Amino acid sequence: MSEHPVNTVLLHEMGFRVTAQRRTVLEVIAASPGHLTAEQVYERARKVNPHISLATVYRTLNVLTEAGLIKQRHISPDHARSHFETAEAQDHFHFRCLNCGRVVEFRNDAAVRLFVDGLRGVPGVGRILDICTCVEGYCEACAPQAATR
Amino acid sequence: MSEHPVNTVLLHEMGFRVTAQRRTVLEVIAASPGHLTAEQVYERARKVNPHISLATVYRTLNVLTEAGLIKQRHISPDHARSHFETAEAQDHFHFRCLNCGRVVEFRNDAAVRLFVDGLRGVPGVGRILDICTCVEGYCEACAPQAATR
DNA sequence: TTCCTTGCAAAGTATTTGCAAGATT
DNA sequence: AATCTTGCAAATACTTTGCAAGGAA
Repeated sequence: MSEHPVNTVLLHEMGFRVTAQRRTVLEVIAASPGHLTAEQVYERARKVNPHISLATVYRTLNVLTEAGLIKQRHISPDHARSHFETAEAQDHFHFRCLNCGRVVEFRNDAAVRLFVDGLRGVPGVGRILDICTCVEGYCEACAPQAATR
Repeated sequence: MSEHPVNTVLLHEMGFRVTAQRRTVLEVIAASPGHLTAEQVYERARKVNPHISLATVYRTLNVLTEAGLIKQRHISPDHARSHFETAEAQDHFHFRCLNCGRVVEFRNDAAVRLFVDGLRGVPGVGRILDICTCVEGYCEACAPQAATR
């Protein structure tokens, strides 16, 4: 994992100190496709640096989010817990089946563009940084049974 | 508030028992424009029926959501806590300023339609029941300062 | 040397649950 | 009468925080 050089320059430029823990957390997220929960980041980070604590992971996730190096996501299956991914990750959305919990990822750049364009006309809206869309319903397998309910 | 007759028939038809507490919670939500947190529902409900408990409010919110009488929302300002509104409420979305916390509500039916249409082509997706979109960025007032950061 | 960051444990917030008593069908 | 609901308090899940020790600048 240490073969993945991560961008700590930005962190430094923003006045944050570059510590081993912060580097590790950033490495873990950069090396993982998709998104991780704080707990998952913690599990993977402690394999690299066993002395990292969960509290530090949480604090680091907040710092990295502030610095714009990672993005915090709220994915439909469980809104209670946050998920994190690199800021460079391409936008994707989640459809979740209310019956079986299955999650399908999808993209829809045209709709996003329409959303963003529409927002430009809304008074009070300045710069748009992130859009999070969660769709809920029934998957193909569950839709038939769900209809009876 | 009791002048608002609420639809308990659906509840009954689905095999749920119609209790004073459930009627109260439904009335509270139906009488409130916008969305309420569980805590807010609790506060308003106990003014009507002082013996209702917070646990019952939570259980009732889940029942009513299952029954399709209300909708659960996860709104950007605090994803940690759920918000509820009547199922009839028209879809609207939230833009939140990351700097000052200001929230702007907006609608974009065309974009939603495009989203839904796009989802029809995605394998695994059956019936779509709900879409929740949260947008984050900087409001007009905060955008200039934020640019320097 | 200054002051930011960490680890630990404790606290906080939102929500769920076990169980006995009570209400609905 | 049978079964679902409620209230209470305790439990759970995720995240934050106070404080003293440690580390980056």
